[in-house]
Amino acid sequence: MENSYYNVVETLVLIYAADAGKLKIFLKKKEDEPYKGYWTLPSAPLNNETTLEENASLIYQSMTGLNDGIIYQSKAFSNLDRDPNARIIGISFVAITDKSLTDMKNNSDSKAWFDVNELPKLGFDHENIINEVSKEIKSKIATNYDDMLLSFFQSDFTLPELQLFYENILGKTIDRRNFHKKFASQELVIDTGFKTTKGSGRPGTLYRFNQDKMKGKRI
Amino acid sequence: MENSYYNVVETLVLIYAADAGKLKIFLKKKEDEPYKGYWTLPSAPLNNETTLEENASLIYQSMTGLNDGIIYQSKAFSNLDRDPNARIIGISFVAITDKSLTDMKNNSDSKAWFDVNELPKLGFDHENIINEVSKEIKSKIATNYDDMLLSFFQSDFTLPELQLFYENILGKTIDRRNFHKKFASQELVIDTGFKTTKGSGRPGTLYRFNQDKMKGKRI
DNA sequence: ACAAAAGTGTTGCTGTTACACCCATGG
DNA sequence: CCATGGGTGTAACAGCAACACTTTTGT
Repeated sequence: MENSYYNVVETLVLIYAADAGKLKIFLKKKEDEPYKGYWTLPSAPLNNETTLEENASLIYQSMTGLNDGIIYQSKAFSNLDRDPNARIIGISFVAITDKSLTDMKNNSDSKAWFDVNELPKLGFDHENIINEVSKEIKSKIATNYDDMLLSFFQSDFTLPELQLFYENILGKTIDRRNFHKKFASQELVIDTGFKTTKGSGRPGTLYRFNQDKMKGKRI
Repeated sequence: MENSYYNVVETLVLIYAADAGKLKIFLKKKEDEPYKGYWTLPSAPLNNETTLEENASLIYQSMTGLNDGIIYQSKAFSNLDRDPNARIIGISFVAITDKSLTDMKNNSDSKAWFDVNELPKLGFDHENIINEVSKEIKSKIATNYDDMLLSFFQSDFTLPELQLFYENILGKTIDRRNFHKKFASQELVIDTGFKTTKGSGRPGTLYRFNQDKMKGKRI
């Protein structure tokens, strides 16, 4: 610490999922000071013998119990006052999963999913990090099919569900017929033959993505 | 250094410019061991009292003598063997400028621009870094008008020049009439009234970008 | 006059938008 | 039978791709 060229680096993982059309993020409640009782992003300091990617994967797995889900690097945050006690450089990673796959049994009071538009009280600069990275994610979803959609929708889904997700991301309503046309006529989705059962109203057709056709497609 | 949670962090700056349709990057020759005589990216270690962005700006300014040029963060590299002597985390930044604006007078033998497709012998993992970040840049250019084009083409340019740049990025030829139509008919470029003088063949019309119309446009 | 490079229009195709009614289920 | 939500077609329009000849300059 005497040598000013040694820095503490932490990995932060932003775990996202789509839920009922909303973009949600996984947070944990901090149980010690500073920021006790505030919500924070899952994170861990980086030691000299681990890569950032390895560290991020470990965090992701310990939080969700999953191995899947794309993980990619996002921004680094290096403001001097990120942490009240020390200068810590934060490097953020994005993991995208399907909320229904995560093991929510160990979802005690100290772990939960939040709508990115309705965040709780957050510690450190995590609100800022979430907002910056979420903006980036939304922009990616809005401009590319990408691998991301495949990670968000690993379970079967209905087109209205998918449409709702897009409407939230884009901040505007979409015509149902045109939306259907885009996905169904281009064969980007495959009819599973099943229907939703729950809820009032006519049941929706369950689809899954046609992965081959999705590759490299732009919206 | 005893404490394994202290890391050395360096900022690397990838300075790009368009030159005769090619995507070029600015490199410097290393004058001491290790990798003496190899080319490397401009870089500097990060101390405890500087942000990554500040560090990147300082490097950019000291290399080009410019204040302008967009600088944004790109990937972090954390493989354990990046540097033969120590574990150093590298965080890369992209700066885009107009080659004709940089002060090439101090472009001694130890500083030069290279075509990203014809890189010299590079030290450390810098070839890998350049390839990864260049791929990202190319993809951004291919999909968005973005601020990037404005930074690449700050001086007046002809449409054939711009077209050549796109052809190199996209790796395919583009029809001249269609290219002209896209930019001229949408008023994305403004005729300056001047013509190129040099070279054989008919002189080209010099344009500049219509910044208002470019905002948020997709290609 | 010839070589080199730039300028310019039309047509068909493809994707996008706008728009309204009927159908299947639960209560 | 009513409320809720899902499914479906057509027509106008805009953007994109394919296509070749003429003009301006330097040598």
